[in-house]
Amino acid sequence: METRELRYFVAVAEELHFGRAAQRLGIAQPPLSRAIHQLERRLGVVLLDRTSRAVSLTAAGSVLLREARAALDAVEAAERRTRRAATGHAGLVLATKAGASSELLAKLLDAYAAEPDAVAVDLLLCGPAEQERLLRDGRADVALLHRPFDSTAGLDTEELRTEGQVVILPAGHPLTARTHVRSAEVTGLADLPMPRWPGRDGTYPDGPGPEVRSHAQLLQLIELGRACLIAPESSRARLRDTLVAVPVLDAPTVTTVIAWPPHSRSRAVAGLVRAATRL
Amino acid sequence: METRELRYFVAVAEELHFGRAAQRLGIAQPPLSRAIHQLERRLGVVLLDRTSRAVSLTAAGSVLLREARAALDAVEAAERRTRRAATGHAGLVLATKAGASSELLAKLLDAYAAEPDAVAVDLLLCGPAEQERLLRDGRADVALLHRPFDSTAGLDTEELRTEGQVVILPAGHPLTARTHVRSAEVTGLADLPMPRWPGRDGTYPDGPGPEVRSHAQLLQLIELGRACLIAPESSRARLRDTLVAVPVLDAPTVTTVIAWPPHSRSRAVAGLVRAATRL
DNA sequence: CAGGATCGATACCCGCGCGGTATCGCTGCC
DNA sequence: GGCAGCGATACCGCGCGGGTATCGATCCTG
Repeated sequence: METRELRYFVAVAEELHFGRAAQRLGIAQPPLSRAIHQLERRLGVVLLDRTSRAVSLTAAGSVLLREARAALDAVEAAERRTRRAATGHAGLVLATKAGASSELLAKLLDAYAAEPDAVAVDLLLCGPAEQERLLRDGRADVALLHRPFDSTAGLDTEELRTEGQVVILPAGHPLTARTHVRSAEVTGLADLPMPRWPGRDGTYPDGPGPEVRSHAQLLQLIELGRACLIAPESSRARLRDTLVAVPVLDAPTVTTVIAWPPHSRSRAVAGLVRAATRL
Repeated sequence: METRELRYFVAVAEELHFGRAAQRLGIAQPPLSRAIHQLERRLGVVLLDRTSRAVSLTAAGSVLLREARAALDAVEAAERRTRRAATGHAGLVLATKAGASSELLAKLLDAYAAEPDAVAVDLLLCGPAEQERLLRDGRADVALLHRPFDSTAGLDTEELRTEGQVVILPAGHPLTARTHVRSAEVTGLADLPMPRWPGRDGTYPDGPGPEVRSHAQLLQLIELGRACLIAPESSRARLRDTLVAVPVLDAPTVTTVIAWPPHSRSRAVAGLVRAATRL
């Protein structure tokens, strides 16, 4: 199978529409139809059920969609990492969620910078659940993840810290008088619904909470008394006095891990991980 | 980058010889030269240093070799898993080292077979250090590995059992009178050298021990007093009375893990892992 | 030191396959 | 029933991948 065929299939499988997929790929529709047919013929497998009105994935097609995405990521990663290796750009790219673990991150960067063979570390701030993809497609060399929110499947990891969670409320809210709360007391608040983040496709799930795109936006919403947030307790450090954090007893413990793609033989990654584990 | 280009590059990078690589690929040498040049031009990266007498990898070339292998494995896995998904062959393929963990394996298969939604499990016996590749390129769905010998990088795992190691000696050998030994006493034996296994390329490392290809062959060599073996203590169960096992106190502990490729959403794999963890 | 052997690069040609346009055939809808 | 939407099919042209022949550089050999 050629990557061209995989790219074509992924486009059709995602659009479920040959015309739109062809447009997205920048080719005409007939060659796309033919390419998919050829792919099916070569595999000996029907990937799509098509009537003249609708296209849908078969079970085998769903499998190929998932696998093809992974394979294309791997090819992309090969390209990117080769280019980076060539330009002699020895620097590391560290992916981290925007506005998370800043003091841990600072300590890590300081500790690593003190190592004898340290190289430059570029930071790549990204949205939630995006880091795994950055590592897999080669845009990042190493990332800070937070279990159980981020999946670490297929990555090598080292645990850095575990902590409880707090709920962040606007100052003056009745619950701020409490020394601790339970998660059910918070998620059910009608006056302070949990905000909704966009999914990978950019759309928002249904629900009562406000739609947010950034951390700053979210904090402002909390100050305005329109939302609340459950977050790791280390986020207290960055709170202004208009916001109050109250421990949530039964919220899942958050583990911050440093993660990197398997088989990454890079000395630089190894050094950064070593610095991290010594924190 | 197309997989064709990656295959071509891997062939050249492995052979370090355009002629042989072309032969291996079943094409003539000139198109291969051209393809590699094109790849370098498109990447904007020099991958190979070539004089008219010798070919060698640049730093970027080594990176691409490693990454390209991973990417090609992923493409191959996509193809295989899609084919398997299509034939409705719901069975699982379990990879395990030939002649290892047989009683654990038997218990696992029994426990899984008792599950309500169990599917057929095919066994794929393979040589040491081969399982990871089988999982990554889609020939196997799940494997039994032994840490620290097998690398679990890039795989999801669940620990099943930890055990010490024993040295397997021919009956009558002086050391068989001991209740335990230290590893230095065994690895230094001039009369019973450790056997040598072939590497991934089929060649044997240098050393004093006999060359072996199979477990049966090895056991016979031990019976004949020509070799000894350090193995997990569970291998005692299969020994004939011509062989004696003596615990090795300072040998590393062996952990048997069940491993599967990340993102494997298969219900069957999940069921097998669940059965394994309940053992 | 000359001649040959080896090996990658280059030149040139051919044919397949990818992509394009035009059109068909089916289906659901007003 | 006519129309609109959409995938499949037919057909064409050209670019590119692959082939052979040959060059040019380098090392070995007598």
